[in-house]
Amino acid sequence: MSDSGKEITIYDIAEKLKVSAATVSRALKDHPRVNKNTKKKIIKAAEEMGYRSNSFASNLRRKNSNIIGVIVPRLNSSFMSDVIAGIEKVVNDNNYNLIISQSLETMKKEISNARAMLNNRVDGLLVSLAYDTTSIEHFEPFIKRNIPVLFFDRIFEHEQYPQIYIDNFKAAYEVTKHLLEQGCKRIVHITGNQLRNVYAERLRGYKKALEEHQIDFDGQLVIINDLSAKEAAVAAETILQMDPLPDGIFTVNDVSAVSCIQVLKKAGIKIPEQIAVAGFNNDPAACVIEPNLTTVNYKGYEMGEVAANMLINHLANRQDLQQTHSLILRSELIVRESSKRK
Amino acid sequence: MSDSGKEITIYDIAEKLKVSAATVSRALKDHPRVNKNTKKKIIKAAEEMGYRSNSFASNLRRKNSNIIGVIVPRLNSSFMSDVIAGIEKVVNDNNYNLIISQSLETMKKEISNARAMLNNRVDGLLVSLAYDTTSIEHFEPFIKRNIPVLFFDRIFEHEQYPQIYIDNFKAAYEVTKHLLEQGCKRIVHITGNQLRNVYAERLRGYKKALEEHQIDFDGQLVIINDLSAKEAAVAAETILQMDPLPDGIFTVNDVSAVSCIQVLKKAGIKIPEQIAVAGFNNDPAACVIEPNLTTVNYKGYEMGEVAANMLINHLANRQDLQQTHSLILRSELIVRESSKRK
DNA sequence: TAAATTTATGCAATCGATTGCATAAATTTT
DNA sequence: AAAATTTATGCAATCGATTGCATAAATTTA
Repeated sequence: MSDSGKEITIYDIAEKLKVSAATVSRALKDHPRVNKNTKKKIIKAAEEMGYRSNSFASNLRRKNSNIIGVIVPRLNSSFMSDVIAGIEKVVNDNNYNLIISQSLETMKKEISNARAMLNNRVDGLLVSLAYDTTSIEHFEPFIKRNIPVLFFDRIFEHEQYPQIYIDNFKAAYEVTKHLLEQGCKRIVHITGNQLRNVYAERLRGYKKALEEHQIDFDGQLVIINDLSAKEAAVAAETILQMDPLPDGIFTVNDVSAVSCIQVLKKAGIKIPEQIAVAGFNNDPAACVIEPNLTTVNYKGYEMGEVAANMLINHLANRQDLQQTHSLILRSELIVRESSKRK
Repeated sequence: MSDSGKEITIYDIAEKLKVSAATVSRALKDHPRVNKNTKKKIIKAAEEMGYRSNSFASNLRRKNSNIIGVIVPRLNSSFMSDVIAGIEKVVNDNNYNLIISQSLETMKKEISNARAMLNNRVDGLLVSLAYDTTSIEHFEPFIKRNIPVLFFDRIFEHEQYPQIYIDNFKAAYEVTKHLLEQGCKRIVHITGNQLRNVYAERLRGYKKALEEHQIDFDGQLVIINDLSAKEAAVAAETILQMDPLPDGIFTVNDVSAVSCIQVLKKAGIKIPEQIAVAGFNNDPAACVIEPNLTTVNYKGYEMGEVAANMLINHLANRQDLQQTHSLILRSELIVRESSKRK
């Protein structure tokens, strides 16, 4: 009680109860080949003595860790924190533990995070790629060791890696189509690094919709930045200088859309009458900005749950990951005031 | 390469290089008592053979894990995801790993999370308490084992546990004082479980400001709920029924304030003319809602960094946690349109 | 009651890295 | 050249839980 140095082990319990450590070990994990009374006594003693199993010893011996690793670009975005919350829920319910690290959008850090995950012998890895990741070599050691790596949202098309995402092409197509149907002719598209599937696909969808409406694609109308509020404000200033002014804006995240709307409104532009705006993600702010933001709903929490479930089912041999190589989640266009022109 | 079953160990390297495992172990951690050339050879071989250190074996032997545990109520709030991001940054920079779990606001889950953290032999624990946690017995095993537990934000006043928070009393006092100075006489206070210091202290601050302005405290004006947007909307409806209508609202989080404003605006109430509103946290939405929300800025990212730094410095014996038992971070009132009546 | 079966327990090796102590080899000092 | 010192390496125990195999004890079957 007063002492802090001594950790209770199964040997201590064994000694006290005059049984072997093997029996203690079995009793504590409810092995059938242990007498009920013995079991009861052991569990009681363990409780009383304040025994806590040492996962290192256990993991070392069993050669698995019950740890799921997660590498994401950033933890503090509305979407990503929802994803993480969903993952944590599932992981915890299944008696796994969660190790989390963020790449801060750089490949360099992503690589070092991956190394750490390997050292920690994660049983499986969930990854959403950094902004500038150009290759996924750093995940090969996992494959080599048969440790499943699952990409979500920001994926990398590759046979070996199962993936979960939404149909970004279709979602962006629908957003753009909607804007066109509202009468927009010149739609600015604000997007991110085209290395990332999510942004490349959305640009494809944007183009496709234009094409179908016989509108020529104009590269001048595509703005690529880091998708921060700050850069979006800069983009909005650029937009204000355009002549003629565009009549629609489609940004690939809500943070940018909100930031744009604020700048445009301040400049006296009427949304949606002069410029209709649509975002992506359905962040909480989408329902706060005035006019409320048209966006794509795309629930992070669910994506997290699904990703974690897939991984854990696979680890428990309940499901083969190769069978379901790609899982595409539902997303939906939510039309709000920022784009409704009637 | 084709095989996945064999993990390289220091013994494999030792055998290949005809040295002992001890030498390999020392070489890999750059122990001075190893010949430079030997060291170089070993490191090279390790690299080539794809050696990855097994942290379980290492942790088991060294009796520390280099893991920091975090238990928070929820991961997906703007504030908490900022905190976690700050923690992750510091933890990662110091070559520690991060295990995260969420109590989902229940003491029951918090207890089970704490047990898991103990099994995982975290070197230190960062905790923000659940909504309904009434005792902190479940953290005693850590203290007994000399594992530092540090509370942040939602703390529990106790000698053994260092804590980091903001001066909630003062912040709330200032918010309330500001509202009073804008001419408010009847200020509704929407808050959470009074078990939690953050909410109890803010209520104290609210009362103090009233007292100083010779306004009697009216229990009818204090609404306690779970601080969700939904409950805030319900609260707003209640407020609309009040007769006379209050002329100010001070909520302990921005989510509630924003939700209230939306309901009140829809009911035709003019903000801030009829009812001035102030929140707490400075969520992104605070600058999006119209009118912009007066609130308390209180940066999560910084709190996360500071908490993690304190813990790690203590673990590295660079700092004694008992010395700095309480650390109070700066917060500031940000006055915006939602409360400015001139 | 002996034989066969079932149930309960223990032995001892194993997982992979670390480290105190001993010793061998190389270098310096006398 | 012998003695003393420094440098480099190895031996072997250790961390704590797990588990295949063996064996003892209890129970059932013949």
